Amino acid sequence: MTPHIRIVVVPFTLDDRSLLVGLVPGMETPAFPGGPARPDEPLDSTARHLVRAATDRDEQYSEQLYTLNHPDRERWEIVVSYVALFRAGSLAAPKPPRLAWQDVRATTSLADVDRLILQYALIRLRAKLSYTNIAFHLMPETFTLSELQSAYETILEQVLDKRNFRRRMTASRILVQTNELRREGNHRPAALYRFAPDRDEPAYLTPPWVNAS
Amino acid sequence: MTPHIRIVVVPFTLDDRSLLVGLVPGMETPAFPGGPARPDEPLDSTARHLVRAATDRDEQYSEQLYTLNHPDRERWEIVVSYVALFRAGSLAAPKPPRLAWQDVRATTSLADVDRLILQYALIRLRAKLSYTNIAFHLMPETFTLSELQSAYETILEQVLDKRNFRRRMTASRILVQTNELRREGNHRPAALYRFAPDRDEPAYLTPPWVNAS
DNA sequence: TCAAAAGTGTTCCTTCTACACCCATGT
DNA sequence: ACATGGGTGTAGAAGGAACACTTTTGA
Repeated sequence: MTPHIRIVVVPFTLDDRSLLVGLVPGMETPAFPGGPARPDEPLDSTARHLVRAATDRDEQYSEQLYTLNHPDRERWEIVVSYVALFRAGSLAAPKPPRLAWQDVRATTSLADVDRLILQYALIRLRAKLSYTNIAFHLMPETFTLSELQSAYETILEQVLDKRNFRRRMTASRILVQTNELRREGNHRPAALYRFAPDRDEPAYLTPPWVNAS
Repeated sequence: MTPHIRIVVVPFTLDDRSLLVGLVPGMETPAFPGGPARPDEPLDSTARHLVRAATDRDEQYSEQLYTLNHPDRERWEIVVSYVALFRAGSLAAPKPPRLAWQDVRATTSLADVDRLILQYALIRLRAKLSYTNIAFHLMPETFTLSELQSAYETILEQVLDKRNFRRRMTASRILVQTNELRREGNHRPAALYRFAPDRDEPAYLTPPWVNAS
């Protein structure tokens, strides 16, 4: 019996106040995008290519989650799972075989393995919010502090204190303030910020190789 | 071309003031214990069995590290790496095909993949020391606080403040003091502690399934 | 002038850090 | 009595949590 290596990617993005996952509509049950590993390519690259093919957009960030054995349907499958993050906005590319994005709180009937992987992906995502800058990969190029706070609140499913949040963010020195303002609605305009790409997240619990073959 | 799934386990243990890794002596270069995945068994179990076979001892703890593609020697190999922790003491079981333990600071000529994996294993182990109780899996049943501190110092390769360390440990409520003392050497005997197995480490960044198939 | 979101400081409490001496024992 | 590691407290700094009002704008 020979194994099939299947790479599965859980695509996340934010929309308004929802955390969305991307699913391939599929036959019976929708499933996360994925495909076979290729002998000549690092798994991380294959994961990127697969998710790119499914979305027509470059993801901002991806990382490996976990690998599990999955003897399914007379077929020996090894599933290597990944998380991919996409910037908020500009999601839809409605050509037929593309992704359907849906709220994580209302994911309908996934296969067992996909549910497991989604569960773990959420744990990791939430945990990493607290000690990395991973949230920035879900934000558009420029954003207001309120939008950023809303992103944190959406993912963590809890409200945060405005002043403490802003202090924490500005203290971390990974924000740079552009000198544009966003004026919309009948209220004071908000300052726009950008992610300082140099001060990126620590290597904390991330492999040192980053795509060794 | 069909892939071969190889599970590789990095076995760690402590001895005196060294962090040791277990290597299979092997032909040209020594290598970490490992073997093929089995279709009918969760990868985590296979990893446990493999390391058990190589050491004749039960490991105290193991967790998956990372999976990488490794097209080597005309053979397509997917390497799923694990870390396993062994209690200090009672290492040697000198039957021929067993492990040779050596100091991590002086590991000789490993294969590229093994070096990579070892590097990452060390990063993970050190990181987890700070926010989990993983160190206890490297300790014998009962131990003194000085021994525990020495374990932390050995792994982190830095000295820690005695009073702060003891405060931190007792505050964490995962130590229970036995009412035995260890009397050795010409100095005051030390209190022996035991790990409180209930208050085990948080699920923090560890998959929720724990050995789903 | 009103509604709506942006923006801003202080106090308290907990946690981390640095640091030095006495205690119990064996020889 | 002395050498050896075991054991203990405190003060200052830093970081996190709680909390309410003023500002700027569009309608």
